[in-house]
Amino acid sequence: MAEDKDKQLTHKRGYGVSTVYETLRNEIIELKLSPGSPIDEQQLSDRFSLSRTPIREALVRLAAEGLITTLTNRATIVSNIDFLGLSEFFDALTLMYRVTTRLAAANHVAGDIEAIRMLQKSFENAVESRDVLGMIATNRDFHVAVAQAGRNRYYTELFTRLLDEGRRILRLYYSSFSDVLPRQYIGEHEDMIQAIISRDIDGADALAAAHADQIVSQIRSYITADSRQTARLTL
Amino acid sequence: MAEDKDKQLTHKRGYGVSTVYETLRNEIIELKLSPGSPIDEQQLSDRFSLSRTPIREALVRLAAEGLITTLTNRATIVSNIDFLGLSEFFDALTLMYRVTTRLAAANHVAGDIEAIRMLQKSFENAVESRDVLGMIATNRDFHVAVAQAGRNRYYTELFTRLLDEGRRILRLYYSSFSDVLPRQYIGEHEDMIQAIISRDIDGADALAAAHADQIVSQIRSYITADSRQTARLTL
DNA sequence: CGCCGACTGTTTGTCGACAAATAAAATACA
DNA sequence: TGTATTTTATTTGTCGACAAACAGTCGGCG
Repeated sequence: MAEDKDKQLTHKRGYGVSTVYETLRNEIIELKLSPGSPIDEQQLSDRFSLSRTPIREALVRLAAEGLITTLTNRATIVSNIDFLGLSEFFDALTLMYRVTTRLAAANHVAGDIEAIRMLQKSFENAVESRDVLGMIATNRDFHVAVAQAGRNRYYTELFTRLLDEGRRILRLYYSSFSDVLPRQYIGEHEDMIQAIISRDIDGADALAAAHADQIVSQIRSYITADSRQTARLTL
Repeated sequence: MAEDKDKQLTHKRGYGVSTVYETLRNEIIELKLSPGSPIDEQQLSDRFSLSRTPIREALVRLAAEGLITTLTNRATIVSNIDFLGLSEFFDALTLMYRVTTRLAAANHVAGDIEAIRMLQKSFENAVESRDVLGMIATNRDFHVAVAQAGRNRYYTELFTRLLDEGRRILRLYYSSFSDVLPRQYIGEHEDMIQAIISRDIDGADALAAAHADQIVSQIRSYITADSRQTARLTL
C-alpha cells in the first residue's frame, strides 16, 4: 500500500474536496482500490492532510455515484462489481452506445469532429504501443467525446458512468488481452467517424450497435474464460 | 415562510441526514422551494435542529442529483429549470418510457403486475377527484413501478430522475390543466398494462412511445401557451 | 458628482473533539 | 473446552467554533 506524497496538493478553499474526489474516483476505476476493500476516513485524512469533513464530502459524492457503498454506522467499502447484474449493464451500455452515436451524427457542430479525431489518434497510439491500460482509457474518452457531440447531457452522464464501470471490469481481465484483437476497433471507430461526418444517422446507429456487441461479447468471453478470477472476486 | 415543526423528527444516528435529504428533495420537486431561491445552511440547521454538518451532507447529495447548484464559496441555490435544454429532456424521457415499458413486458414476474395495478388505481382516483397534484405524483409512481418490473437499475434510476424533473416542470403549469384531458391517460395506462401482461414487447414499446409523445406535446403546448410564466422563470 | 478602495458583515469551508454504534477481545460460566 | 456475556477499542456521525472568501457598504479622492 504505497500511498502518500499527495500531501499539500492545494490550500485553496474548495479545491481539497474535488482533489480527493477525483483521486479516489480514479483509483477505484483503475482498481488500485480493489472492490470490497474498506475505506478508512482517518487514513485518508492523514494521506491528504485534511480534516475528516472534506474527506467525508468526497465520499458522499462517490457514494451518490455508486462507486462506494456505505454501511451506516459501520464501514464504507469500495463497491463490488455486480457480476449477476451484468446483463443489465450490457443492455444499458449498448443502448447508450447507439443513442449517443446517433445523436452525434445528427447534432455535431464544427469543432466536435476535430476533438473526436484527436482522441481517436490517442487511441491508435495506445493500441500501436500495446498499452492496454491506455487503450481502455482512450477508448472511453473517444466515446465520451462522441456523446458530447450528441449534445444530450442525460445520455452523456449515464454513458460516462457506464463506460467507467466498464473500465473497472476490463481491468480485471486486462492480462488476458490478446495483442492483436483490439486493432479491429480502430477500423470500427473510423467507420463511426465517417458516418457521423456524413450525418448518416441510421448508419451511425448500426455501427455503434455492432461495436457494442463486439465489446460486450469480448468481455463476456473473458469472464467465462477466466472463472477463477471471477470466483475470487464475486464473493 | 411557514416552516418549523420538522424539529426533533428523529434522534437515531444516521436518520437525520436522510430526513433532511428527502424533505428538501420533495420540496424542490413540488416547487415549494422555487428554482433559483437560495438555500441557507444556518436556516436549515435551525429548522431541523441539527448541526450544519448533516445538513451539508444532504445538500451534497442533492447537488449530485442536480437538484441544487452550489456556487463555490458563495451561495447554493435550487437549480433552475433549463428551458433551453428541454428537447434533450424530452428525448431522454421518451426513450426511457419506451425502454422501461419494453423491459417490463419482457422481464416482469408474479408480484409486479399487482403493484402496477395498485398504482394505476391510485392514479385513477386522483384523476376522478380532480386532484391535479396527486395525479402528477401517482402517474410518476405508476411508471416507476413499470420500470422496476423491467429490472434494469440503470434505466430505473435515470427514468426516476427524469420523471421527477418532469414533476417540477408540470407544477409550473398545473393551473392551466383542463379537467377533462388527463382522462385519456387512464386508458393508455390500461393498454400498457395489457401489453405487459401478454408479454407483447413491441406492442408495449409502441404504446409507451405514443404515451410519451402525448405527454411531451401536452407539456410543449403549456409552455408555448403560457409564455409569460416562462419568461419570468427562464431569467 | 462619480468612481475606486478599504471596511464590515455574512456565509461558506474546514477543523478538532466528543458521543453513539458496532466489532473484537476478554472474561465468566457451564 | 465451548458458549454466553461483559468489556474494550475502533470507527462513524454529530457538534460548535474558527477562518477564509465574498458581497455590500461606507468613505475618500479625483
